[in-house]
Amino acid sequence: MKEENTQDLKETANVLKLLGDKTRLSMVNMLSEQECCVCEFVEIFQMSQPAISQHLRKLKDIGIVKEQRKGQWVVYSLNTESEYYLLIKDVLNHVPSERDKFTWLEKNGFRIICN
Amino acid sequence: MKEENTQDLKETANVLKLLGDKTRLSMVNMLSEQECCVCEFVEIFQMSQPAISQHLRKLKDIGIVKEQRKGQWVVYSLNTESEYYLLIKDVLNHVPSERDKFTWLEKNGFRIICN
DNA sequence: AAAATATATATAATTATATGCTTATATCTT
DNA sequence: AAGATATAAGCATATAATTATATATATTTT
Repeated sequence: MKEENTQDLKETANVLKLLGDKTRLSMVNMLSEQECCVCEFVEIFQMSQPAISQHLRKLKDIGIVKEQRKGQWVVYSLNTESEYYLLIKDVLNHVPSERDKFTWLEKNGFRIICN
Repeated sequence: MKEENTQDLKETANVLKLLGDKTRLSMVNMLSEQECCVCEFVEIFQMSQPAISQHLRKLKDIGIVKEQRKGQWVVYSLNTESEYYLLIKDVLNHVPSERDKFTWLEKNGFRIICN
């Protein structure tokens, strides 16, 4: 039945509020394709590193993404265990793919460093 | 393919920002069940009439809901023609039904006036 | 190996703007 | 004139960004 994957309304509103920022929505959309580290987001969004960190922190605090340190880098990925994962996947179905951002990173030599 | 129902990312973020408020998310959720007039929302959300009006205006401005005057009342409903309708339906699938709010309205005599 | 330096990320403080609500007032219909 | 709704103005809080600083890991130098 419908109720099965249902979440508390207030919490869902909070998730939607987080996704309701074009930078964060894009981050989550990218992470649904591939992991990504902070410095890569900085290049993509042309935004200060602290701004990126703060967006990621909000997404992490609510459990949407998780982080993993790899040497001096911190790699973020979608948390598929999140109670909001299904909601997020449904939302992302309505947003165009951003795979091209990763090819742009590679072309400009911003991707290599993280492997 | 996936891209068919895809929307511009920035616009989608705006829609999600609007849905990212518990009052508006609840309004849209209710409207997905039944039409509703302003005065009914006022009773449900225990909030001033202008506050309700302002929330509805935001939803109307972006085309998510539409209004229809019925005498001195203004009845709001989901705009099924909206380019965001499918997104909204998908989101609402993750939120519990609020049918009980309508039965509450009826029990307390707030529903009759609008028919 | 220890100390110094560089790189990546996080946090804190600050600021400008956006948001949501209230009260007051205007508009529209009966 | 009364009732329902909309708009305007004002205020308090939230949000997103910046700059400055702290922390953590990696690399270099001695």
